Amino acid sequence: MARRSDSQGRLDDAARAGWLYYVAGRTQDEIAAAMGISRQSAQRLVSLAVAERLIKVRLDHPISACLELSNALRDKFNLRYIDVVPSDPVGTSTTVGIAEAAAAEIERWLKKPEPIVLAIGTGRTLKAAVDQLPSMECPQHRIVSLTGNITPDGSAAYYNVIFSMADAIKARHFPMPLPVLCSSAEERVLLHGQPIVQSTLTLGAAADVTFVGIGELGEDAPLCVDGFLAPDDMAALMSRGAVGEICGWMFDQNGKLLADPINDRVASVPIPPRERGTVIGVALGRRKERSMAAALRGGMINGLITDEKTAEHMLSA
Amino acid sequence: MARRSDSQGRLDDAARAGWLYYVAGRTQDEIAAAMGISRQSAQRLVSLAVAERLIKVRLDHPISACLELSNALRDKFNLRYIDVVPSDPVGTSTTVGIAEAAAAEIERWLKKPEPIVLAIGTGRTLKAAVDQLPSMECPQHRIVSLTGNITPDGSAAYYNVIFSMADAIKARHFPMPLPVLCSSAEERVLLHGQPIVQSTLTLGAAADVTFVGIGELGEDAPLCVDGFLAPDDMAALMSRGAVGEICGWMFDQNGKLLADPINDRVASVPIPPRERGTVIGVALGRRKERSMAAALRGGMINGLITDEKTAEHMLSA
DNA sequence: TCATAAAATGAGTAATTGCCCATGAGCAAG
DNA sequence: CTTGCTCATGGGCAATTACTCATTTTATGA
Repeated sequence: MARRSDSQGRLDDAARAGWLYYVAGRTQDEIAAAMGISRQSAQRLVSLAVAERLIKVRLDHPISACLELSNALRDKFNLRYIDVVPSDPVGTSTTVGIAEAAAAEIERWLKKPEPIVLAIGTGRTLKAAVDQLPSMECPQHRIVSLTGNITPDGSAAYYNVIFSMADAIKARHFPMPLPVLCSSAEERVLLHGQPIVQSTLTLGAAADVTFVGIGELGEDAPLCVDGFLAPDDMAALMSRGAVGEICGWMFDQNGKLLADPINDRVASVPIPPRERGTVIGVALGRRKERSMAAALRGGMINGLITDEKTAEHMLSA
Repeated sequence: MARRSDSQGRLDDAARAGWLYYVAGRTQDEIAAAMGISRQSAQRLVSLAVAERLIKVRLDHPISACLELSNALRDKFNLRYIDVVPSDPVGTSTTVGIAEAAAAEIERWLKKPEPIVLAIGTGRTLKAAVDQLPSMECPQHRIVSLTGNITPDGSAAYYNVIFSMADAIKARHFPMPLPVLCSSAEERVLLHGQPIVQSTLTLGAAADVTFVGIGELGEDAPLCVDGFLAPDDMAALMSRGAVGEICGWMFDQNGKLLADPINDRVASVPIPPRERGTVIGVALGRRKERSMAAALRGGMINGLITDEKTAEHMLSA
């Protein structure tokens, strides 16, 4: 088949090889013969196709164990949406599975013909999810970021979900050019008064569906690791009853927003109302169980994507 | 996880195994250990998941559609070679894409160490293709032109593919110093009796691979534009059932050579036999669709390089 | 309870794939 | 022109996967 010398052509070849391998079911030997390259090169192209995420695999079957957990969780927490994926037995990497599941659900929403507002938070899990999204043309939708992407040092190095998403999804997108935490309540008032931020706030309140990560608290929590909160402040916050956060909004063990000065400094868009829209939490893992259970209990989220193991803990909690 | 003996449970296990294999990327050994079964059983479950189409693989790349079209066309018309390149979205039928693809395929043949005979027709598309060829030293091969390059007024202004090719490719080349059409069948006999033409005819019949354009008929067809055929003659020819031409050889809508006096006047080398060699048509565009479909249907060509849009029409034709 | 057929199993083996490494082409800097 | 660097290539080999076949297990009905 046609070979082109530039790197674009290499990706094309990778796509061809990947297609022949995974979709057409050819062996790498056959692919090599068909493309006029060595078997090793064919293998490299197939690897490249996987590495470049050209090949998307998904499982289309409700595994009964997961299904049972799903139903139980839906009833217990009155959820609008629930997806439980099988646990990785080894379970070292934290986003395997739910990233694909979250991507599939995001895609399902984006495929709707009628215009929607999709809000999204940040975090490693959501980043992994949007990286799974295929290219789509969705001019009818609007995508809004709930959380700022500016770190305390002024850079934009946080998990930059909205921009990664914009790479794949052709839709109007509204970033949040603020830090996660302001220095004071007064500063927040000032920042939120900016016209650009105003429109994002308005849009966020009208979100039809929202995808958020669920953050745990502690010294190795994302908020500390990424420098938004000093370890001392974190400890103090936890002693005042905070157990988790969603987009920076701190909540207690009952899943209620913490009545604490820190929440007056959170620059994020308020979590969209659950009465009208679906707010889907995407998280898994032992460390997040406590905050996830609280968020579910208090109705901070009314949708959940998690794995089997975590789902079991949510049920027994 | 516990194994279930009913077939539903078996499918569940298959789904689980398939998920672990394709999504989580674990080996079948690991899956076997995790599920408490033998590795053979794990392999069977993975196979089952694929066979039952529980695992959906998708290629997220523009050329995926091209590959599907390629396979469908290959099956439908029993092709030895097929390459479908992405359509130029703006594209009002240029040679963008297929010229490069044709050049790449020509190059692939020329890179073979064992001697081959490569035959080539003429036309704007092929001209664009050979212009893409890099310099190569191929003393082992022979290149033969199937079609004359002399216009009715005696000049050599037609798309001069063989000489352009000879500029780039160092190989023995055999031009066809005749017009496309003779004035009569008797003249053809006379011209074909010349020793130089004889050797070209012999070589053409032995071509291993052939690249030809596919010409449409009509007032603005190349044959008219370049003055080989008067508009009146063209109209008469079409009324007698001609729908297209390859190297001047007229064929009907079934892709069979037209039983018509004009084909006795065609000075070109007969199209090399398809039983032994590969005859690749290189063409695209709405105006050529009818003649392309006929040529494919009748087996005048057993290879095709075209674009996505045209390929779709070939399938639905 | 037993006979029978169908399905599942695991050993063995062939085929396929993944990966390391030496090699050489291509290319930029000196 | 030489040197040094990068990177694609293909050989070789180990790991992994697919398949075959004899045997065992399971389901079913009399």
